[in-house]
Amino acid sequence: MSLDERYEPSAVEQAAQQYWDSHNTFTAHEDNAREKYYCLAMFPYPSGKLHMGHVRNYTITDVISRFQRMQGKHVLHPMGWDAFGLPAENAAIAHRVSPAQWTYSNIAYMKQQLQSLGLGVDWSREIATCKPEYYRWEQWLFTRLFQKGVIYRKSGTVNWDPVDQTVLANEQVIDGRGWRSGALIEKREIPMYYFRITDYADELLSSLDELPGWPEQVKTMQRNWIGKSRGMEVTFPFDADLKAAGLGEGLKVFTTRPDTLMGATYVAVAAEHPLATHAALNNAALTAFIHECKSGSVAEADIATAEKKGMATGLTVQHPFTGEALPVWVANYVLMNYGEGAVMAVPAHDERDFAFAQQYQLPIQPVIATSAGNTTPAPWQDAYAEHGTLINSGEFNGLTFESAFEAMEARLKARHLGQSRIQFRLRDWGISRQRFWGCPIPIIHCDSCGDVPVPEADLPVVLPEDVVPDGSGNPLNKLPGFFECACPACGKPARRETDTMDTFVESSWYFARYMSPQYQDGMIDPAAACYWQSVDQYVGGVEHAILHLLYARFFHKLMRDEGLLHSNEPFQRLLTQGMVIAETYYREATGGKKLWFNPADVTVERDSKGKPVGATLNSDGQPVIIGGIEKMSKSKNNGVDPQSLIDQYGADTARLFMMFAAPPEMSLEWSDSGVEGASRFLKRLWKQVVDHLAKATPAMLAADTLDDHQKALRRKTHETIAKVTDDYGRRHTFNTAIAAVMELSNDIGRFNDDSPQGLAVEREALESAVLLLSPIVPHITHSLWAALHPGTAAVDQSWPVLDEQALIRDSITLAVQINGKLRAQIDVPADADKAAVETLAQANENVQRFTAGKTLRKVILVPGKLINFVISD
RNA sequence: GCCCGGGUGGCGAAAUUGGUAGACGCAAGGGACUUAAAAUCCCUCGGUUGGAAACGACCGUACCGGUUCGAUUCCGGUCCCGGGCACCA
Repeated sequence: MSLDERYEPSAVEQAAQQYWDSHNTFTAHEDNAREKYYCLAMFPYPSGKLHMGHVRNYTITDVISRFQRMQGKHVLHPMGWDAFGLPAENAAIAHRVSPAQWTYSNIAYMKQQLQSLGLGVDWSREIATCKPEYYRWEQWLFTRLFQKGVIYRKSGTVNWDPVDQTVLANEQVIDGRGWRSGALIEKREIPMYYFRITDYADELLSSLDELPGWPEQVKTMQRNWIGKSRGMEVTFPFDADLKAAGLGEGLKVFTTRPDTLMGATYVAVAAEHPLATHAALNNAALTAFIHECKSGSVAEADIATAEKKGMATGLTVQHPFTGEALPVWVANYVLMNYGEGAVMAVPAHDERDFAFAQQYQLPIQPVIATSAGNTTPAPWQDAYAEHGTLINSGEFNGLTFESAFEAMEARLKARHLGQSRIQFRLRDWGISRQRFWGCPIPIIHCDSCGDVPVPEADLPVVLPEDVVPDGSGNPLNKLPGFFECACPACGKPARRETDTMDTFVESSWYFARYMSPQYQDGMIDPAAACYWQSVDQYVGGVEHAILHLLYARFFHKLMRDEGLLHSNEPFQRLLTQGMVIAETYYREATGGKKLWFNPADVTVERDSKGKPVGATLNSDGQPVIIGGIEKMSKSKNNGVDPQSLIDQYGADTARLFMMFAAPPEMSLEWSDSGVEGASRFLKRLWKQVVDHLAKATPAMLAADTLDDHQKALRRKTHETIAKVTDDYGRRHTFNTAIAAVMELSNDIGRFNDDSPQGLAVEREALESAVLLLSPIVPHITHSLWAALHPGTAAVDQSWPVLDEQALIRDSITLAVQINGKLRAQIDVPADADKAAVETLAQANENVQRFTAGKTLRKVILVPGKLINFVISD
């Protein structure tokens, strides 16, 4: 195939994509004869159009997939759609179109966009989670887990919008108000279904150690999230009147610091705690305070940053050892669904209790000798929370944390007032959503039989696709055709559950469905599960480091325990891609609502140093407010559309630029400049191949006949192969791989040797450059390779092989330091020993100047790098 | 508030295990080619400073301190920015 003089991306890209399509290049089959490699990108939510984060994510997995393919692996690289979710309902409300229609048309558009990127994806395995073929297996698994007791029902707290009469997501609560109604949000208790993820807490924690291919950072976040701690359950006995009121024997709390028990000066309970409810019966002020605590969102960040408030109940409980009466307070920082919904407060040794005690003049009793002293004066110091020797604790004085723990436990046990316990921060996973566009929960409520799972033969429970939500509650509640049914157990009229599942459920097992996406007889084809096992490399945004990855790990274990999968962990290696972030711009509309403007529609004014001083909207020239840099998102309207980039420069330039701009794990602040450079490089490479082909036919390369100049280029070629192979395979730093090939290309450009061996060396360098770049820019390299080797395809080539012989050098350049400061550079023979290097270095004029009249203390030689003379006066 | 990251030229970044800070690219300036422009090619490009030049000196990786012959890298502290916090995905 001959090469056009000019590089025309659109023609080149079309030709390459047609070749791959017509050869089914990326279709994956189970093939036990070959080693498999399952490479997976976190699948996209079909929000409307591709954003830069998608381009980054799928280019990374494509580069890894193509690299592994050239290494001889049998690669699975699938793609699909995380298709249920809130934005579809919002679009439905805004545009009066059904969520299904909106979602399917987005999928169609985005699929065509993804295909224009030239991804080596097996599209025959495409899935969409909103299709009954997919979610029927989710419902099937749900019914099995429900029967097994892994799923159960209890009450949970949600954000309630009293005006729209609807449950709101945390995202829809802004400054404590509903985003549409503006109404003050209330917390409300409703029944929900829960997965017993806490039953797997220990394994989710311990098997993190089996994942050396995961970033330490992510494992740390997961460990902290699961939050295993050993502590003490302590009961503070009630007085007779409380016992008489039927509230039990005492107030149960959990503490990780039982050694400070003698310093407890009050106890605090959540607003929803039965003791608070009891105390409020004849106390209007307390009733009002409890009501106030129930306003605002349920988000932990809101609760934790809210002003700490409390009110005394007038009740007391007894200290378990001293019998002292401790006041009971209601506090907004105590959470009902955390531990026992009550805490013992030790202001001397807990920062939050300390602040609370200061605010309400509660006593502070130090009971630990800390490095900050034996008192706890304001302001708070971190040292107050240290472990130390017990003081002011009667019989426990002098004990350490560990011995106090044991002594306290023995004494509590003897009085039946407590015992040690392992506590997890992790809570069971509530999956009920009062929303339409999600997978229906396959449960039927029968007055006689209770909660009955839908029998397998009646699955799937199909979500109607022609419904348009209006923003007031779940439309399924208004569809008798959906919820009216007969009890599968007794046949009496019953009501179908109308809540749908958290969309995290679909994304917790899609990686397994890709193994056999069309399989009709079960969730996964056993043969496929056997071959593909688990994902070798998973790639996705770091924002999913906790929730999605934890839920997927949990589901993998659930499915393993159902006999569906045969490994312990779903993702062997994990690459967390940094976010693509961009500046945000907004104006405040009446009522404080923010209107966000896209960076493409805004002009930024800068001062002489390049710092932004203001910004105006292009359409009206009026100023907008610069809102700070944030992750590209629909809600902040700061996404940059990659389509214009692809249209203008082609997919290869877009891919190259994305990979070159930063290493994958780093967040990438978007800027338009730099794209030009990527495009320029591809044009230059194209021209180098054109020019090379116009010259005479190269001779067979005879490596041992080369002159120094030829040897140097050949060495550069093989140094580049070594570097790029390591960058792709181990480091995943595609930016430095590209830089290395650019250096090689620069050397080729400077190499001017049209002798037969010169051309042979140049040919090897060019072929290597083309293959090394092919995972990143597969289209242009497809054309270039076809021109260099007519009748063959770059995608089917094996990875370039390193020739160690080509790397050998005769002499090397060493840095010469004096007291660690660079003073000279010398060339030494590659095989010179330390003494020879020292002699050569000391002969250097600069070295003599700096060492004259000084005493040489030490010589440090780092072979191949530097020699350092340590001197003194 | 809590947990996890990040901060290096005008800009994106590199320096992989403690060993030559700024590779590679963008922008900018100068030059060649051109009637001109675009494109392309060549040169300069962290700061201060000495020198006619060749070539040097000092400072410099957010800030303060420490360990080391040597620190962008390790340790302690501070500031700023980003992500997550269980109903955005």
